[in-house]
Amino acid sequence: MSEQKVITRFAPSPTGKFHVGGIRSALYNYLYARKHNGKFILRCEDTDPARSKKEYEDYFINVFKWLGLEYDEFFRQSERTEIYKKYLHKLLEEDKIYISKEEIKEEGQRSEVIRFRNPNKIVTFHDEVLGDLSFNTTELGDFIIARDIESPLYHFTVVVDDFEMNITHIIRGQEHVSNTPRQILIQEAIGAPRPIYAHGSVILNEERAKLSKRDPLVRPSLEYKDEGYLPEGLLNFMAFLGWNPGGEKEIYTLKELINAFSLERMQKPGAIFNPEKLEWFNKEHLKLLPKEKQLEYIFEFIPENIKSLPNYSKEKIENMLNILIERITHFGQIKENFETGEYNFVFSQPEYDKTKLLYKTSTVEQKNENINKTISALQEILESNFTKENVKESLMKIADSLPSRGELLHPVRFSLSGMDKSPDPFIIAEILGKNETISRLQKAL
RNA sequence: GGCCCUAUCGUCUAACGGUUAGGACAUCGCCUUUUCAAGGCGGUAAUCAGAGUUCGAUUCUCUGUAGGGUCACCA
Repeated sequence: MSEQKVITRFAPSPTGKFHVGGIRSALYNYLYARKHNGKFILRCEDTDPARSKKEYEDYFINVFKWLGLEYDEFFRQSERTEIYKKYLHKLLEEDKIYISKEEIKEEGQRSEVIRFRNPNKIVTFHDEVLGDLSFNTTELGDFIIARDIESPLYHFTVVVDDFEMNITHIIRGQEHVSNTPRQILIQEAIGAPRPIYAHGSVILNEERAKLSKRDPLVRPSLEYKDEGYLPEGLLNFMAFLGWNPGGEKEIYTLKELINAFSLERMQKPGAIFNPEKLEWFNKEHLKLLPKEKQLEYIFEFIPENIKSLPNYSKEKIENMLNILIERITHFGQIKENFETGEYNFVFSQPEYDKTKLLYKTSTVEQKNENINKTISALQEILESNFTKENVKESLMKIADSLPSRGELLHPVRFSLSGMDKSPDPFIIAEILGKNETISRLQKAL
């Protein structure tokens, strides 16, 4: 007998901007489906007209687009009322559910709702990560499954849809374990097979409480896009929150994650969302990007006022690639770094305090002598060969003959950047080019 | 509070009865081509507690403790 085709789903409700915590469940379902050549379904759970908004649906669709998590089918529960109605009627006929007269306790309540006739039994089910679980459903009472025949509620629509869509595996957070028994009761009532459950760890904030939309720690997913995080970085980080492949490799591409993913290695204890580790994951992936791609991101984040500077050029930025990349963990920091003025020296001759040109105890004469030596050495280098390697080679020759390399290196660096802290003089020289470099050195004399 | 789940460095985790308890992030120190960054090397740091079972428990059992989840005419 051939294996049943794996079908997983992710079912967000469009009641707010989809926040990062939710990405993990989506990812696990996606990974599992892809790994088993199955199907991954995205289902919009918008049965609550009061809270559901189309803009939020668009929002999570954009998140999926950005992350590159492709889904094979898309459903909207608000368009499926006829299907739910059919099941509701059938269950009504079978007397498994009933219309119940209600006492109105709160505003907005209805005098009639549809309740599930609870068989009051012990429901036992197996969970791929938690093991065997057992619940007494008596305490649930005859829970409400629909407001009326046209307005089914969450537990009912989930079960009907999972059945109709032939969902084989339900991978979700442990906050859903207590929902599972009542969903199983409904499954049994409509004659649906039981899917395989895998309840992963809950994602926690720094206070060890479940991550909520209000946590400043996590933000709507697209903010990460706007801040220049990479899908690869975010996905890699999320995958490792509550799951790991074993072994010591940590940087995985999406393809590698698909390959490595397994339910057995999902974690039981809650996992704290650690933004610092996200930064690290993102940086690792950012380093892996091809140069062209890195530049594309960088150009996106360079502030407009920098781009309109007279001496701004794409070539300069291309030359700056290395120093730009090594100082960031996500591309949004490019913007910040330019805004602090850190790179102003690239575009114009810096103003600086002349006394800072002197290295420790050296005199003005020594400084001038060293700079003069530097200028003549640099003039030997052809403009087309003016690379950091060549500059370094020629400067180090002189620097090594001095009592301290700093005697030369410091004034050179400082005259080029005018800053206490900056990249090394060789790379700056390369970025500036031969003419500008020599001109700044002459100015320092 | 009822029901349920969980428990290894600060954090994410490895170990599926026998390891000097491993890795990564963070942190600290050192090195390098002055500074910054990056990089390299190294250090600090954990089995919640108490009983069992066993020749031997991080690992199995029980109890305690501590965390967490969930208890809607939301999803």
